[in-house]
Amino acid sequence: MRPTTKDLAQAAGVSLATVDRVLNGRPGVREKTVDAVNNAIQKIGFERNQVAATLARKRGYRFGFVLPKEGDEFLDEIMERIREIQRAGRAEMMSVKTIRVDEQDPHKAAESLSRLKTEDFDGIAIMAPETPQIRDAILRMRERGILTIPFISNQQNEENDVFVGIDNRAAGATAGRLMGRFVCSKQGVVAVITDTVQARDSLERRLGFDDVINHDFPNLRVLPTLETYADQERTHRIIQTVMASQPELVGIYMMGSEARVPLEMLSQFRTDEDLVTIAHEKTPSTVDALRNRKLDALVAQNPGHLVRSAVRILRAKCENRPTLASQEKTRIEILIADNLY
Amino acid sequence: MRPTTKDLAQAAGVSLATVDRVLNGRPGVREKTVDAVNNAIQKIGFERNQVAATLARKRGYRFGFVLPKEGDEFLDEIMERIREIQRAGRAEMMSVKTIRVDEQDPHKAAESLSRLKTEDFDGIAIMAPETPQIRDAILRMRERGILTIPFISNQQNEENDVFVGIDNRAAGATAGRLMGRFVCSKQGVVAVITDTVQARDSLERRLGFDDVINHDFPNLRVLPTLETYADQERTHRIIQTVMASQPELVGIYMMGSEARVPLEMLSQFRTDEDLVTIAHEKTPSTVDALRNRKLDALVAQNPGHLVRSAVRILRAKCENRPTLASQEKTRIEILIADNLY
DNA sequence: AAATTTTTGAGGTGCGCACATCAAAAACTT
DNA sequence: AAGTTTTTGATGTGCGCACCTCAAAAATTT
Repeated sequence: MRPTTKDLAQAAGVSLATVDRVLNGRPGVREKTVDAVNNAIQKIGFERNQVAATLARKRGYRFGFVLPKEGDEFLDEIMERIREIQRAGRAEMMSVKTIRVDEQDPHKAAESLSRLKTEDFDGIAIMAPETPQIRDAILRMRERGILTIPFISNQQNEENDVFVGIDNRAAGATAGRLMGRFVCSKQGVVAVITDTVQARDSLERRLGFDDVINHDFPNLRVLPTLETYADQERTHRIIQTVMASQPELVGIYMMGSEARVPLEMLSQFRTDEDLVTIAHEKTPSTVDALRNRKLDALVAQNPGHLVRSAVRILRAKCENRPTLASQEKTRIEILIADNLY
Repeated sequence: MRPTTKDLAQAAGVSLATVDRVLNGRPGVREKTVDAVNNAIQKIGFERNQVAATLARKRGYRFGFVLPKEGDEFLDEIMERIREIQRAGRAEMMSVKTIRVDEQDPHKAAESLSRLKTEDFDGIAIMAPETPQIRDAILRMRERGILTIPFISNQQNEENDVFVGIDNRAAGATAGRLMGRFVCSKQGVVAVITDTVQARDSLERRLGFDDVINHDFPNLRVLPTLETYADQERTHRIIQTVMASQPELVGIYMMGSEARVPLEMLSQFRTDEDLVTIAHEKTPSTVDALRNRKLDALVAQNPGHLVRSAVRILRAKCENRPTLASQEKTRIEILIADNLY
């Protein structure tokens, strides 16, 4: 039989009340006593029964996802996965809420964050761009005692032991190698398109992409990154210009998570079957393009995994448990027409 | 507040005892009453609190994994993931055991299966080759009331609503397309090596591979599948022969899950940097080969995901819950040097 | 209508822990 | 040594459900 708190109390030579105080970090226990209990935990191999603990807590766990108010198809996927986990979470006494913040306006976003109350959430996963205001707001949330973890877009320079999302530099490198190999040894130039290079994600992807191309594919030259600013007109113009002005164009790397508009443009222009196209994230648009051979490969992170991983990590932190590192490392997926599942 | 069984009893106009009988499928309830309870469930949106239910069950859940006695590196990975979940499962009142069966001897294997008792397991995931004896043994297990699901190697012709593992035909197709694109438009032949073509997995992968090559890469010709019978000597001979006799060799597809030995051979022979090599499964050997550029790509299924998915499915079935389809579909991963994580 | 079977109700117990209260004991302070 | 503070113990309650027993009611058979 597994040892219970009762067994632990006996082994430590203390009462159940003291065991409870130690296990749940309540004050008013001498250090000596804390040690005695911890030693007993080691000795008898006690492990808290999380099922019973959760039930006894009554209110279960309440987690939040902070997401941008405006988003692309990838964000839609994320939200769909959150909805899934909301349904599934009910039976396990877990509630998940989303908090939408205006990421265009860092002040407003920071204000939204500052309104989140400790008593309403046991943990929050935050997807927000890296601005001083937001970083500050997150810091203040922590000071108020709210458990937070970065989600998808990392916040630099924090000593984050955890991060839910991919290594964007590696993702860029992956895209770079696929580009190089798919183009084969042909001479030519590669265009890179993204929403904006302001975001750190874009920067890192570009770095990884360039690393690989420069190092392993000297036959290719990468053009400066083209920014669409998520503007349809502008995207149109950019693609038109680059296709007209670069007769040697052999590849296009759509670096942002919003590939829908560039793909639409591309499907109008693309007559040259040899143009290699690579984009990010699995969305209805990109899947469609992959099936129709408008796109050669996709470098993606799995939205469902991201969401579930965030929840598992938050929960583990609440319960003061370690997480399975192997499970929580988000994989960089490569998708082609045949493994779209 | 979430409705409890008490609320449900009231809404259905029956007692708690009857609610219990219906929820847990106990006998001795009129159909009319069952319907009344089910209607009330819909009406008030009742959902069983799994946390409380698990606690009340006392003995938690006991699951088993049936695995071959002898295996390759991929099996080692699987077992490591099972060990992980064993540790993590304790706190959640879940125990996981492995049962090793001699898959070389179908009779012995079938006998091992027949020894598994209903009272020891709430569910079992079975990884075993498709032989009449084993299929029969599984059928008899089901008759005895043991919940079973196929694991990694599918058993054909069963009306399996679930299957934990990848679509091997799609995996072969994925390997095929990578081969075609990596070779570029060069003319040449491709060798295919595997342990044995007896296994259905191998057959299906070959079909998928051929599909893609024949359809999209007419410049390539695929040689008949070479069988190593997991024999080191034989593998050596085979690779030597094919490399000597096929001057036009441009690619090698290692189709089985045991790529270690072929890779060792290859690293001795491979001077031709243009030979494209593709293998299956992420193991220490294949990761190493990928890093050292002995291997160009890997088509893999994630062992951790497989194990956890099996457990989640078994648990959901025990608790009479649906599973998240999006989560349980095993992805066909493509790994190259840059996304090895 | 009586006897039998089937179905339902009432009630209790305990899973392992969180959370709370109050008193007693031990450790300090003056 | 008496008073004050800190630490510990004893004890209770309830989370929502599974599982059990026994009796009562209803449906079915004779």
